[in-house]
Amino acid sequence: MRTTDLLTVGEIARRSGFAESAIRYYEGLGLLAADRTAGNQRRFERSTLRRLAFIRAARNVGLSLTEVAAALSSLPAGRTPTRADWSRLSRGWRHRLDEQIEALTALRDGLDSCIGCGCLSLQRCAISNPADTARAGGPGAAYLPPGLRRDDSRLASAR
Amino acid sequence: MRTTDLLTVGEIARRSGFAESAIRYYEGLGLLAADRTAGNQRRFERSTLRRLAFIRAARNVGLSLTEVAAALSSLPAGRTPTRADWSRLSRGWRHRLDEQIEALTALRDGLDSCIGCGCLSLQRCAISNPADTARAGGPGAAYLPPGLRRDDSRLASAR
DNA sequence: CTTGTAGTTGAAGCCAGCTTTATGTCAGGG
DNA sequence: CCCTGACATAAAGCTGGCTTCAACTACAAG
Repeated sequence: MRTTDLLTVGEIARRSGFAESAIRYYEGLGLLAADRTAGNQRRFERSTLRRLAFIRAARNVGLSLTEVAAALSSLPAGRTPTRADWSRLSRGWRHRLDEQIEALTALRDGLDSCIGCGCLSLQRCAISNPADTARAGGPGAAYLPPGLRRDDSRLASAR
Repeated sequence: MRTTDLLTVGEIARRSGFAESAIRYYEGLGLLAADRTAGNQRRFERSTLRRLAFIRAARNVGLSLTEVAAALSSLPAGRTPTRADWSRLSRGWRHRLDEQIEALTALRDGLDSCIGCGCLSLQRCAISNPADTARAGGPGAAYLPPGLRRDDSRLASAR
């Protein structure tokens, strides 16, 4: 019945490499759960560290915190997640990374074909207009995956 | 001596696909140059369209506006840039894309080796701690290129 | 009990890259 | 001359992901 295996926010921060402010921010978002002491201080379970490792990994792969939250909410309630649980969550990342790599490769190959000519035509160039739709209407096809896109629907929706 | 080959901000926006507000913003940043009419309205040269195509291409490759500005400032002053000029500017992008692809590929391969075990160890996992430096001190090596990085020096500098 | 370190909160700030808004001016057709 | 639509500006807002600040409280060591 030791309560000492609960970790303070400072310890969690130190061991996970996240800043304390980030830990508190994540708890506010519901990504982490914390007990409170009588004096209202956070106490985290040890498993929080693995959760944070998942969060960092997901962020490295390019997931937003919203996506991370969705993924975490699919973990089984009531019991500590197993390796198999974490493994299942990260399985989909492979596809995501494949897409990102494919998109970048296509962009690079387009660049190769463009470099000699210096055209950068708004209508024809594969680099300045990757989807090859001269913005005839609508946002056009997505060439880069979300997160790598610089010319995405947020911008196009401006009109 | 036609002044009609100067374009209004609306025409530039329509032909380039950028929003008017973006065009004005870019001019404010010095990325674009514009003459002014007696009534203070912007008038752009036709070559501005190519400049905007360059900007879009650069953004697609992942350059920040600051980098774009630096690139554009290396164009010859006083004459309209040639195809060779544009070509020269975009030549370095190849390397940049190669690096991004390499980083993502390494991340994916690390993921493959992790998926079975679900470890996500903060110390050992290639995905949650790509540089394999357990944050022993300093920001650690950059595994992802800037712009793809989620765990970069901006965050690390917080401590 | 005192002191120092670590914790608490809400609100505000920061970054990039624009967009939106408010208010006012210009230009051209009728 | 008037109306309309395109243009002008400055300032504020937005998104995401935090960090920083100010003012205050908790807890453990001595």
